[in-house]
Amino acid sequence: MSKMSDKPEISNAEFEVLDVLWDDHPATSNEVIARLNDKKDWHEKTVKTLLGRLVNKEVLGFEKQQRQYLYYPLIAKEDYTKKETTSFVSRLFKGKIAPMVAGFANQNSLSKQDVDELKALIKKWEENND
Amino acid sequence: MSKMSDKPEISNAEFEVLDVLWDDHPATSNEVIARLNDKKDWHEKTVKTLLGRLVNKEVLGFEKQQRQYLYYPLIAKEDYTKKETTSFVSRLFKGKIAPMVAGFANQNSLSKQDVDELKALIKKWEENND
DNA sequence: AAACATGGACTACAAATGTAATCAAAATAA
DNA sequence: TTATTTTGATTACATTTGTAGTCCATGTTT
Repeated sequence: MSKMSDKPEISNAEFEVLDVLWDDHPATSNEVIARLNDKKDWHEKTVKTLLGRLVNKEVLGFEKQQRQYLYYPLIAKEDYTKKETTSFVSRLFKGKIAPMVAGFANQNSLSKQDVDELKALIKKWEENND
Repeated sequence: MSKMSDKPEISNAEFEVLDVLWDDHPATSNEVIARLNDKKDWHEKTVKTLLGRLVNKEVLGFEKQQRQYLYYPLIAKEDYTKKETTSFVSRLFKGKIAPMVAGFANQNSLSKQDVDELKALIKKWEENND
């Protein structure tokens, strides 16, 4: 009886670390620390703690490279974002995507490119559901 | 020097409580507890703690009704969802809405109504940006 | 009036989180 | 080889969160 699918539950700080690894991996802790330095003002030790926690949560894996580790994500960003999006939309918008887009558009400005991309999506949908 | 805009930071459990008040308010703690009973299996005391925390965070206000309080939201759901959406999209999708919709559509199924609503949004956008 | 019930305030407490510091083993420098 | 540095592992600690329990003042029942 494996415990199957122990929902990771990634914290905000952990997410930042995971995100730089999604950008490019594998990477040593120092590479991660260096890349995070641009956006975050975190102590080296803090980043290492977060790396360790992510390994514990089985969100990251690693290979030993001599004495250092080369970390890499165990879950795909696509999968993660899809799940998060679904739960976000269901919590805040009763699962309806349009109101969420409406709210977003109303708060930010939609670029022509955004609109074009949305139209392309719709077109594709309509082709599949004629 | 007022500390201006102390980002509320509403937890998940707190959100559930706030949400029933957005649905209908003002309401006494007992009404909130009763309405939450449908979805959540929380002890009365738990809900009261959450109400108190939300008052502390200045997310809820109240008026004394004899000995009970009548709680009501101090922030609009619209405002909250817009902010959350913006930050969600920027964290997970570099601020681009289309990829988020694409991921959603790919994970869930878009209904004809969803698509119609999206088309309406786009039409409106195009009218304003001919 | 006396006893009891009720509602918010305060207290409790473990787990998660943000944010590091310390320790020990291994690699490197002197 | 011995001292020093580096790296992950372990430990630390305040705050937030989930989840209630206890206290006290006020309202209600007998």
